This record gives sequence, C-alpha cells and structure tokens, in this order.
Amino acid sequence: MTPQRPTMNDVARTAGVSLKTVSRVVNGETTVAPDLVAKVRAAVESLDYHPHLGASMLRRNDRRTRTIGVLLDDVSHPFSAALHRAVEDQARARGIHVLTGSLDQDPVREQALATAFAERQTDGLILAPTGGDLGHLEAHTGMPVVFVDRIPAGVTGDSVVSTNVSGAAGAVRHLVAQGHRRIGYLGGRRLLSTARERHRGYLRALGSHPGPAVHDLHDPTAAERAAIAMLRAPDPPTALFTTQSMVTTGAVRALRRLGRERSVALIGFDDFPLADLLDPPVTVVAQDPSRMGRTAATALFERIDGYDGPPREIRIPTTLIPRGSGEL
Amino acid sequence: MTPQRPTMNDVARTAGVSLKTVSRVVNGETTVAPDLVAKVRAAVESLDYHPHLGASMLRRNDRRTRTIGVLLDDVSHPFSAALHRAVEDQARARGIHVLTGSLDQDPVREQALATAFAERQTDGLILAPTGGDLGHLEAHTGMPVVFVDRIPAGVTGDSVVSTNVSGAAGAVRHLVAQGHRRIGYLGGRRLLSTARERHRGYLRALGSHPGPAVHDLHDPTAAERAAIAMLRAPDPPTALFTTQSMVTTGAVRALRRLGRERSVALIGFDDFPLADLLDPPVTVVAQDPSRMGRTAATALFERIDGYDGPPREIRIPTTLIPRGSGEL
DNA sequence: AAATCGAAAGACAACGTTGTCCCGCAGTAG
DNA sequence: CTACTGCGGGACAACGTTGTCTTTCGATTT
Repeated sequence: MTPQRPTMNDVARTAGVSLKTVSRVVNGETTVAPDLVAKVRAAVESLDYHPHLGASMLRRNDRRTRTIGVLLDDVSHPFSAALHRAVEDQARARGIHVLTGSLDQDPVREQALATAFAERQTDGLILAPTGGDLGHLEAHTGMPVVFVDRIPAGVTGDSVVSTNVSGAAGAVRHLVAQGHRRIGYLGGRRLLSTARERHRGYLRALGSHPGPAVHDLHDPTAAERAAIAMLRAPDPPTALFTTQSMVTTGAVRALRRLGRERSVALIGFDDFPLADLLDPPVTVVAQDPSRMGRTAATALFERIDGYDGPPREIRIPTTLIPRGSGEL
Repeated sequence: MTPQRPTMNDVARTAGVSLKTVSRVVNGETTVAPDLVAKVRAAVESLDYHPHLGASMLRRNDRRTRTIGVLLDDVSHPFSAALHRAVEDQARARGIHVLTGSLDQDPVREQALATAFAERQTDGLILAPTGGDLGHLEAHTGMPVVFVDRIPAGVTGDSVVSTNVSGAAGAVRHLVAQGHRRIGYLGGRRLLSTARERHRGYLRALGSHPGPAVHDLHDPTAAERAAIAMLRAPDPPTALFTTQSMVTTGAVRALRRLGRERSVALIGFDDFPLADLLDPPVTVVAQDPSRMGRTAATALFERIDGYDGPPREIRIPTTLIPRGSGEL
C-alpha cells in the first residue's frame, strides 16, 4: 500500500546483482564490470533510487554528516542574514548543508539548539554567543565551534569579530575632528562583548571627558526614547554615537522627531540598507558581515578537517563611511 | 586515543543494565523500575551521553527526521529572511529543525538542493520556486512540498502567495485617484508568477491606456537606469509603479538623481525597512512575509501529518500603506 | 596440464538504535 | 505446594548501508 522508498536491496534485485555491487556502483568504485555498472545504473534510474544518507553515515568510517549548524541572533536581521548567506555560500562550495536557528539572545535556546544540533551529528557549529554560560559546548558536544560577532564568556575557541574598539574610537575621533566636544553614547547590552568593546573605543577617543551615556538598549523604540531624553536633558550633546543599527535607526527617528537631524551629528556602528538615502545620509562604521561569515566558515572547516592549533581571534576590520550625518 | 562519543552500550555497561533498558529510559518508557532509571540517568549524565538520532531514525517506525528544508531566493534578502524566520518559529514550536538554502533563482541549484534534502530525509520542503522545471519534485522525492511567494510551473501543490493582482491594481488605482493618467511600470522577471500577476493587476487598473513598461528587472542598478530612461523619454509618466523592493529602491535613487522625487509619484510592491524615513516616505503595497511563512509552515506540517486533500492555493492579503510618495 | 595469481563480486558482520519476543521472578490463586 | 498471571528486563533481529573477508573464475606462468 505505502510506496516505500526503494533500498539498495531493491535495486540489487531488479538489476540481478548483489547488494554490495550496487553499493560499489553508487559509491563510484572502479572494480565493477562495465555491463554490471550499466545494469545497476538502469535499475537506479527506473526505481528512482536515492541512497539513505543516515544509514550510510552510520556505517562509514569518516562519520561526517556534511552538515553544519549556524546559530545567530535573528536570521531576519540584516547583519545576521548577510552573515548566514556568506556561510551558506562557503558551505555550498564544499557540498555542505546548513541548519539554522535564531537565538533572540536567549541562553536557554542557545543551549537547547546547540545540543540538538550535536545529536544530529552536525560536523560543526558557527555561533553568535548570547552571553550565557557555554560550559556545555565543546566538552559536551565534541564538535568544533567557531564564534562570530561576539567573544563568548568563559570558553575559548576560534572567534571572528569586528575591530570594535578601534572602529568605535575612529568614529568618535571623527566627531571630535568636526569640533564636537560633547558626544552622547547610546549602547547595546553590556552582557555582550561587542557593546563593551565599542564603549571602550568611545571612552578611549574621549579620554577623561566622556559625554552622557545610556546602555543596554536593544530595540529601536527604546533607543528613540533614550535619545530624546538625552537631547532634552540640560547640557545636551551635539553629537551621538550609536553602537548598533537598531539603536541607530531609533536615534534617526528621535532626531527627526525633534527636528534636530541637521543640528545634531550622528555616527552609527554597523551599516544598514538605505542609510545613504536618508536625509541627511547616515555616517556609519560599516562592519563586513559577509567577510565575517566567510572567515568563520573557513575557520570552522579547518577545524573540522582536523586543524588543532590554539584558539584564534580573528578581527575583521571596519570602515568609516562618511555620508553626512557625522559631518555636521 | 580518539575520545569516541559514548553509545548506549557504554551507558549500559556503566549503569550495569542491558542496552535495551537504557533505550527504554532514554525514550521515557514507564516500564522500568525507579532504581534502574536512576542508575541509567546517572550513567547518562556522567558519560554525557547523547543519543545518535541518525541511528534511532533508521530503526524507528515513524521514520521522521524532524527536519524540514527551506529553499528561498536569498536568505539575506529582507523578504526571504522574514519568511525564513517565521518558518523557523513555527518549526521550533514543534521541535522541528530547519535546513536552508539560497537559490538565486537558479533552477539547477533548486533541483540539486531539493534532491540533497530528500536524501537527508527531510520531512518536507518549503520552496520559493525559481520558475524552472519541477517535474522531479514530488514524484521523485516523495516528500511534501509547499510553495511560497510564487506559483510553480507545471506542478501542483499547496502554495502560499500574496494577492498580487488585486494588490497591484489597488496601488495603480490609488495613483489614478490622485489624478495620474500616465503611470510607468517597472517590473521583475516575467518567468515568475509574481511579476506576471502584478503586471496583470497594473493592466487591470489602467484598462486600455497603460503607460510605458519595462520588464525583467532584477537588480537596483538596472532598475535605476530603466527609471531614468523612462523619465527622460518623450511624454514621460507622472507616476511609477514598481513590483519589487529592489526595483523600488532603484527607482527612488533615479528620482533622487533627477531631482524629481517630489514631482513624480511612486508606489512600490513589497515594503522595505526605513521606507518611512525616506524623503518623501515611500508608499508601498506591503506583503506579509511573516504570515506567509507561518501559513506555509502550517500547511506543510498538515501535509507531513498525513493530510491528503487537493492542492491549496492560499492568498495572503496585501496592504496599501500611503506614506507620501504615492500621494503627490 | 597443474599451479598460481589477480580481479570481480558476493557473503557476512557491523554501525547505534528500537521493535519483538521470551524468560524469570514475584505475587496470587487453587 | 503447584500452577498461573503479570510485568520488568534482557536477548535477538532488524533498519539501510559500508568494511572486510572469502569465493569464483579466467588468465598467466612453468
């Protein structure tokens, strides 16, 4: 009744050869007589046989699923999406498939998905760590892990991250060079190494005279409220530095609402689509998520292939793109 | 030397019970004495045992990998990314994992990835068809498929798509209501059902007096060039209708370049981030990619669960969002 | 012509798990 | 005290494939 998927045995029976011969043909071994190869090929074709990768994986020596996992904040966020795409491209070039998951910065989900992927025998994992405890990861799953975007707490492993400190410092120095003396800071969750590093860059550029700062913002409306409050407070900053694209767009809306978009300068960390079409166009410190994804994938494949050197911390350079909002 | 992953056998040995008892405990069967359960649990803990899902899958009766595939144009495109995310959320709720792939509208890749997923025994597939031949799909892979965004050629199956004709017609009628009589059309690849349907809506709204039209655009720069050419031609349109967000942003750039953004109206099909912050804000016919993803996932899970009704064509409504650019 | 060799192809076990069956033992009834 | 019942738990086969070993048979060597 149920049209079962054909197995190698079915192919062997219709081709009139042994099961093992079918295996040999399917795996491209050369020790099979041409006429048998033809018969097997025909049988495969007629039955529309496809090998059962799970079963072959079970018996094979190398024990590889040719699948990796990618766990990011939110696959629909432009930064994560670009990174994901770059990983996928590298993987495709090697015939490797990609399982994805969005963590929404939830350590529970991070752990659950990481172990779920491990149970599926993914060959490796690319992970944007949430900041939660990762003690379980390498020891327990046994698969290589490469961290992206953020440096994890308490674990060592390859990580691929932006030059956050120098990028942020460069942005703030750019504002200083335009004559700004009071520069406000609007930053993301300090649990994450990115926010901490970018804040360090901000402080480094300003020395002992930092401006007002708000931390732990993570959605545009909170950022918008914080920016409005900061600009309405006494002695308001003449320029803003934002550390994340969602905070940046919140700040853009705030400036627009106050009608100050041409009188208060703004530089955001992380580029975003259409930043150049806004009025004024938004100056940013652009990250290179594609390169981060490519680099992370390459590093992971090296680990999968057995490279066993010490943990690497790979920094991907950022680029200041002056567009107008930072040059007021 | 190599620290092998522990198997059930290892657990059984350290717990001092039989292999099958471990299997029972791991699978939560109730017919095991409490003290044995405790011993097994302890052994699992101490060895950090994780079951090998591939092996269990092989033997199990239901034969489900609890994994689905999602094949979209480009996971880094906002529309695809939002859809992907929605599918992922639905899947998570059911403990199902998601394999992804970007097709870049390449039918060869489409076929290759679909069969690769089938060999991995994914339980089902959500696919934004490229427009190529899909004869291989259902017959050969045997897994349920739900199409999203576009209606495939030559195959029947559940599909979840936007109300393209009425959405496009509504947009064009909106422009007509503002007094526009000459409305230019900038459209995507006619190989895809979306472009054809949106063009049909455009024609329906304009009756026998359509404006100038350019088809088969698919990147912003080509769209920008086409828009500039159209506006410089004799008897130029006073309004533009674009059928894709990448074409829309191209048109925005074109209008900006010509300094006509306040004199030529524009409505784009498909919303995009920050459309409301541009100057003028861009009026769009918004699709609901999240709802499309949720709906597609739900439909796929129904098929996976054995629903065997006739192919369904589910239309997700679009919404006209007047923001300014269409009201000039 | 007998012995040797090599290549091709089949038989069989194994991968890690679950389904099926059967056994042993405690508790109960006769 | 024996026979029966019920159920916890173990032995064994099976899932679909590949690794290893063995067999077969024709060709080559002496």
